Amino acid sequence: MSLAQLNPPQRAAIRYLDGPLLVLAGAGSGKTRVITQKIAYLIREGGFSARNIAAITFTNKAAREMLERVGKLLSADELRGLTVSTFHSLGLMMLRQEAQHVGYKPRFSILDSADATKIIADILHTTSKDEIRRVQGQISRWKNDLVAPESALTDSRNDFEQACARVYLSYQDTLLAYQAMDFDDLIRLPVMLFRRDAEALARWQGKLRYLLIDEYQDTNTCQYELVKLLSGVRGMFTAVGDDDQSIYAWRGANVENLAQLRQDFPRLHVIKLEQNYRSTARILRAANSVIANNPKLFEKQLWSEFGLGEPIHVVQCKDDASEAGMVATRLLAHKFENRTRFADYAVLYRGNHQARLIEEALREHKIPYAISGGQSFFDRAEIKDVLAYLRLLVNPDDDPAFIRAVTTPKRGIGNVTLERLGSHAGERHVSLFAACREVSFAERVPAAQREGLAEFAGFVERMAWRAVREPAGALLQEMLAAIQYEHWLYDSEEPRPAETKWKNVQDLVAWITRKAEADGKNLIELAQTIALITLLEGREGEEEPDVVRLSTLHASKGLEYPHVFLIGCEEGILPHQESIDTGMVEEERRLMYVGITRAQRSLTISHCVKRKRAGEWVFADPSRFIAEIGEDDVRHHGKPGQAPQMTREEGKARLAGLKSMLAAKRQTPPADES
DNA sequence: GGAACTTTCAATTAC
DNA sequence: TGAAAGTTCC
Repeated sequence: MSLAQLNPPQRAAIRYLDGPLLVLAGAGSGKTRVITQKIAYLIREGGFSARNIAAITFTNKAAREMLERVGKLLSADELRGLTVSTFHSLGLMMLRQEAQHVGYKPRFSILDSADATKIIADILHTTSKDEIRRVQGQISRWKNDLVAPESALTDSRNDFEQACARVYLSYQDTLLAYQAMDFDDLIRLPVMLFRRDAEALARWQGKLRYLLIDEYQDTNTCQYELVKLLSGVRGMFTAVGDDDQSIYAWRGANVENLAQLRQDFPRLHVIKLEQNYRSTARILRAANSVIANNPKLFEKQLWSEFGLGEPIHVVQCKDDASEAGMVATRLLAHKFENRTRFADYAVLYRGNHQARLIEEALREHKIPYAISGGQSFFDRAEIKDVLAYLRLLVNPDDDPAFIRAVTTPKRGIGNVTLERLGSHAGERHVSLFAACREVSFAERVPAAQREGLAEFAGFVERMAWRAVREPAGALLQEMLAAIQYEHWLYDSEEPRPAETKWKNVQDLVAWITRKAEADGKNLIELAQTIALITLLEGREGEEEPDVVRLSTLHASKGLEYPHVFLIGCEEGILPHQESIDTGMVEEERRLMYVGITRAQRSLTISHCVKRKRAGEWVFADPSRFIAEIGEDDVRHHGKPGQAPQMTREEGKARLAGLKSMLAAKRQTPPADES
């Protein structure tokens, strides 16, 4: 390995080991390269052992990519013991060993946000999605700011916070009773532990002697606190970040953490990476021009040695369906003219639901594609069903998993029995699983249900026993056969969805089998990490298939593509309406900036005059961000002469008329027929 | 208890 | 427009 191909600031960042280092790295300035090369440098020149180094990223995808790239620089021997993971996986790794010190048994569960939502809905006794969402958001914010439930209650400033704090208290009680943690806890609990237990802190400071933190601008208070605690007074870390790419404020990320580093570590050394190795000058100019509308935290000037390149294409479409068609046809034409591969293209959008129409259009034109970033695989009902069984094997006290597993497939246990079980469990302060083992409960239910529950409990116990002794893959297959899951799918579904569902389950089984063999882990150990995996990993060493990438803007951060379509650039979508209403347009602008800077050679931005939303036509103006790109750098397509203004105004008027008509109808008493 | 039917309501972004 | 929750009936 040589550092010769790197530019001077990159080299300096890699070699700097005298103390805390902040690398301000603009988009496409080679920051991943710096991190991976620095890991190699630490091991080969810095006298560090791989087991004492941790590189922390924000997504599993980024972690995987980083590990792969380090793998090309170092031998397997040199790599042994290296930690490359997300904050959450790192927290999980620590909690596995320290569980008893934070009040959990080693076999705790991890709840996904849907489970957490259900718990909060139960506590609130409400079905209003909006209310649940706001409360859940507030609790998460408190957790990320390291505010305990008790302090939240005493410090609450209004009725809403007061109410949330009460829910927070009850929510934490519930989690503890389930022996479950939510995602926020995976980082919060280690921090709380390290704050009060010097011995535990020393253990982990000794283990993780050098930290590298990617996407530092996206850390929240809690994550930063973990970094501070682990790096201690020595401050041996490299943080890499770009304030212009901070797009996670909504989940507690704090850009000020970048500036805060200077306060907390006076010895902090700062290096800027300003040369872009990714995009044409035109794309860079457009990006700089947009982001110039935001106030600056750190001054930096991104530049590139590449040529000007083609202008940014802006396409106006009449609606969202024709936008999808436009993407497909333009993509095909471009591919034909430039002899590119499908994998050279990406379609980026604000919200996951926007992928749907694109998918349809791509399928129609026989364009292969893959949706990345979506944890959608693990959101599927059939996958959650199987995972509920696995969670139950790990932790029988996991009530949400118990309820899902015991009712899927149907085995004669319905709401009435579950309610009785629930109230019994509540009285006795035990989990549902424990409750159905109690004689005093068995006396209260009919024989059929009693036997059904007993059989189920016995099944789970037998499987849990075998799970630590037998190969994971075969056992999982046997388990699915025992509950006749495939049969149940075909019984309760139309054949076609049942088939795809069963295929998904088989994909999961195949993945677990492969992972179990590769890492020498049993089913219990695998089940404990699976909640954190957002994407099924491809087989290692296998090359990327030639497909168009579909991704949300958030999930695209850190990635690059030769040709990018940025769709749905409309007021209300990008920037999102909620962000406009709450004055958070700057973060939306950074999101736009991230989108633009993903492109290497060409960028096509599209917006629709109207689009269908919840079955109704909605009209929208082009995003303000489009106007923020210099007019010299833009070429407009579509029908500019067709006076879209008229169409839109007409539409708006028609819509307004329709709405008032409907409103009038609703207010009229229905009885009046004469 | 559970399938089949009817009604309601909702779509930022992610570990 | 579609998924999820509520309701009815066997």
